[in-house]
Amino acid sequence: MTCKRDDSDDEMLPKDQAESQLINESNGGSSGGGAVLKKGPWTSTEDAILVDYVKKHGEGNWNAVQKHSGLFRCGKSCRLRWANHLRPNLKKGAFTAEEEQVIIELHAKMGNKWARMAAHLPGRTDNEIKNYWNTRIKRRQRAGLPLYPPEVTVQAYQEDQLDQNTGGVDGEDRGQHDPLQSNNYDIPDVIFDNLSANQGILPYVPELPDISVSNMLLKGVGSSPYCTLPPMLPQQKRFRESTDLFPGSSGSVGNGFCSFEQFRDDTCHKVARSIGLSSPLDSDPTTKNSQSFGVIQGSHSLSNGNSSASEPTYGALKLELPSLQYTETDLGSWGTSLQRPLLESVDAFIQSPPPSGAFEADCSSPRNSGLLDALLHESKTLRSAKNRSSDKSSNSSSATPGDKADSSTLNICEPEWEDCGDPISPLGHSATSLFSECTPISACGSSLDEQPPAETFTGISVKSEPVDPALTLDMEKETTTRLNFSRPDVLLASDWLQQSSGYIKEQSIMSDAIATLLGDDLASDYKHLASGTSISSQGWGLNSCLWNNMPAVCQMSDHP
DNA sequence: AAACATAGCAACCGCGGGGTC
DNA sequence: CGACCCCGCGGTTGCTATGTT
Repeated sequence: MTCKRDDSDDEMLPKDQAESQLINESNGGSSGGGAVLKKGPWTSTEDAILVDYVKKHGEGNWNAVQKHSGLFRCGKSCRLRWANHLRPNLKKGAFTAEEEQVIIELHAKMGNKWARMAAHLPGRTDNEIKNYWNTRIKRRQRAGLPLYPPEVTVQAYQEDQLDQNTGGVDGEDRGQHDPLQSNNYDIPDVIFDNLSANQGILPYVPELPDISVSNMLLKGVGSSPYCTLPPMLPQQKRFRESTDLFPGSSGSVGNGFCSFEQFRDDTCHKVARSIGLSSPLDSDPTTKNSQSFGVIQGSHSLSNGNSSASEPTYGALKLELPSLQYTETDLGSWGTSLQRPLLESVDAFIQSPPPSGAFEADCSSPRNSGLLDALLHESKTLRSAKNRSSDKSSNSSSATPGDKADSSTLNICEPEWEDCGDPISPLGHSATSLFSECTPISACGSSLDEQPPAETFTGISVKSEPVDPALTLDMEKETTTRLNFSRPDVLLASDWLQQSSGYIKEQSIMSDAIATLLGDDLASDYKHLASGTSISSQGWGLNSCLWNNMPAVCQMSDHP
């Protein structure tokens, strides 16, 4: 092993390359037998050596590179270098608009599966895509924009539904079904068609979102995975960005929010009632308490340009999240229509927050880890096994594999759950999309993703049918239905849901699944909550808890 | 012009899956 | 069946370039 040094390259190195030449001890230096491996930036000489090696020996067996080429790099490093920079046919340079669109679409569908995404983008590497996405996230986070354009979310969800419905993939298979691995996965040609349709339409007065906002306002704080708060931006900068978001003029911003104020007094109220919720504006002190929680969760609204005296408090609550979890933009979207008066209670809340466990638990929620995914999958499996063994058909009309009803109901809930296993999946961001409509933002970004959400979910507008008096004959079921509707995801899915008249059953299934997951004690808590009226105001919170981490359920169950 | 902040990128690290012995 | 190794993936870190004050 010649102790090769790339002196010739040093001249090409950044000024600190000398430091990069630091030869660090490699922990994986099995092949070198104590050989010291180089870390840091690659030199052109190293590149050449690696390229040469790969030409001769092909890819793979990276640990052998060091042995055979004299390159003092660990196999990992070689592989990475090759894959990300030296591999032929690599596309360099900025992503094209098409690529960006594809990435957004893919990410909406599969989350942080960079390698898989890269497979759909010839010449692009996972690392590149990852970096792009992280950058994009930050950008949008700063801008207070939702992570996805609503259409993307809907599109992704629709495709999911289509995949299931047409593919006949039942719940069991679904767990292993990877839409992207199926041949019929197509990236929609038209995703952003509507993006500009509504551009400039302000004030934005979506109906549905506020339903969920109501729930948000009413839910307990501990339930939120979205406890990430807007990044602490210097006031000036935030203002600047805010104004950037409203290219028209600052006045338009004001108008937009003005109407939101009206909206909250009006539509929100009605909507909340229509779905059996107490209005967030009801001056019930206890409710208000919850509201303050909701504000926390939705506090991102402020980053949309709605400044508030509460802003500084964000710092106090600023929490670190793994890179991709923040649906902070979602958060912001959700909170877009939050009431300013409530913000005051944010401060109160912040000063006396709930037990730290609440936040910690949620902030470290496995949302990003797919744990919920796993749990739900397990639940599903358990349920399935249970059904098989006891042939109990309490909530399904038949037990055929195709069991349209059952599988569809499951599909309605599960696809998004599965997808939600990913931090930023269609349903994980359905709320984003939904509430992004609340965001009176007329984006001025140049790239597609900077465009404001434009299309309203007219189809979703307060699908109150489920809580139509006709359904009140079964209060418990109705309550669970409310529970269901308290989930923005479900609201998003209501387009489909409304066609399937399976609301109650779905909730029943959901309930069962949860019961299975929680075990008897927690399940009884859950059911108790779910059957009580209080759940209508906490349904989302509870669901959210379940969504994000089970322990939080306990906490919620203690909620008055 | 300097100091500081931020964005973007490249590389590293830790972990887990799969294969082999 | 378990230990070991290789490989790949996703998350994180560190550095540089660029923008802002």
